[in-house]
Amino acid sequence: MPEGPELHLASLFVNRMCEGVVFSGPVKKSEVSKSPDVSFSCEAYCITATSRGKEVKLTLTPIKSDDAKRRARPGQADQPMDIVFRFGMSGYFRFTTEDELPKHAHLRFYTKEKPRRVLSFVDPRRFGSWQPNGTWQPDRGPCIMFEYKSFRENVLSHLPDRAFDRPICEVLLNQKYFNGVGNYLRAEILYRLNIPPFVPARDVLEGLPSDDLLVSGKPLKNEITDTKTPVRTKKKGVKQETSDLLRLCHTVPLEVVKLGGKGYDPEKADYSAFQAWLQCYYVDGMNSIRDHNGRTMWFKGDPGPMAPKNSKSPKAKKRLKKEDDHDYTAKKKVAKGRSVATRKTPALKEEKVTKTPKKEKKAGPKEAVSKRGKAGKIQEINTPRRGTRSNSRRRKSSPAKSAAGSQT
DNA sequence: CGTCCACGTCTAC
DNA sequence: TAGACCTGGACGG
Repeated sequence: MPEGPELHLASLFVNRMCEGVVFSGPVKKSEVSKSPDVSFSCEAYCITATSRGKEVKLTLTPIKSDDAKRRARPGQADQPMDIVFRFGMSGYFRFTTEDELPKHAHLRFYTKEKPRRVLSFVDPRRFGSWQPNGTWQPDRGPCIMFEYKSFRENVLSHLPDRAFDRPICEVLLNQKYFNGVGNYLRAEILYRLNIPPFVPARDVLEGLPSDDLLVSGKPLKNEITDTKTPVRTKKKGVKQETSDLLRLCHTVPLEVVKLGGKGYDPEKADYSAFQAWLQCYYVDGMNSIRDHNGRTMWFKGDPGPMAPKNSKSPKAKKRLKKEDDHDYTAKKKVAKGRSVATRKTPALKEEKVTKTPKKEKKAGPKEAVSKRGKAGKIQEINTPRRGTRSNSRRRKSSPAKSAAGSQT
């Protein structure tokens, strides 16, 4: 769940659930967490949240009472404390009763009332982290959703940076410039403009105006919202004044915030809405290959000139999946089924690269014990394959629907 | 039961 | 440019 939209929804969730709620006592950390202890304890305090890109900041504010000011006891906070969170791959907040504490609740804030309730930072994989007395990470750029103007200027004023030598799909994950974009957003954003993912980033960014009028108000013509003109765009040399890449880095995530899944609350999250929203990521029929950092890039059509020449699309076999988790809005993927080509790559699959001299490296001997990092490689270039009835299975909840078709 | 995969950083060779 | 860091769900056998 955690890309910019989910982090923002998490902050809205905290503000909504904790409004008017009084917390008390120490902040508790789980035994297994390696993040810092939060030495904050107070008889009465409230909690508010804000987000910026892929970070959420909680502010614990002591509630002053005549009693408290009178004798400031040691160990009792009287000053506010900020805690900045990063969610890793699986972080989220929950607000439950004490006896319904979720598994993997690594940082907990208890309410003052009797049957206590608990605001928890839950993170099964523990890739997330927090910093007491923290500030927004200095190397991260402006938020793509709520600091659009400076985000845009930051990118366009640094195009000479070698970082932009890389393929656009990889640069989109660089948080120094695209704070809030994650793996599903980069796929959805590039798909909307039909930009091949492995094209040099600078090539697609240079020439864009540093000032987007959208900021000042009226959205000009937006491809999707335009009711009259069909989506064409491609074809015809009509350059058309549709949204450019940087604007989509702002508007696409805001669409997810708008879906908001019922304002959050993992319990009743409605994934089908998010799934129906996805047009490319994990959608059956789309192509996927691993980028230079081993992350799966989903796209349609041509991968572009800088596509990794050897690596391929991840494991042909298991695609499917389900949709997993909770998430504030919703998340996950899997769209409707359709097996595209049907051809499933017969042999191949498991074996490794037949030749490929250089690399063999480990593996050779005993093989890699447990973890095996990268997996097999297989060569062969992109192009689908995996299809196989993807969704065919998808048991579990969600059957359905998916809704109304349409999409797109 | 074992393998593969996951919405993300970090840091070490 | 590779691992490391983790848990758990979907699948395959």
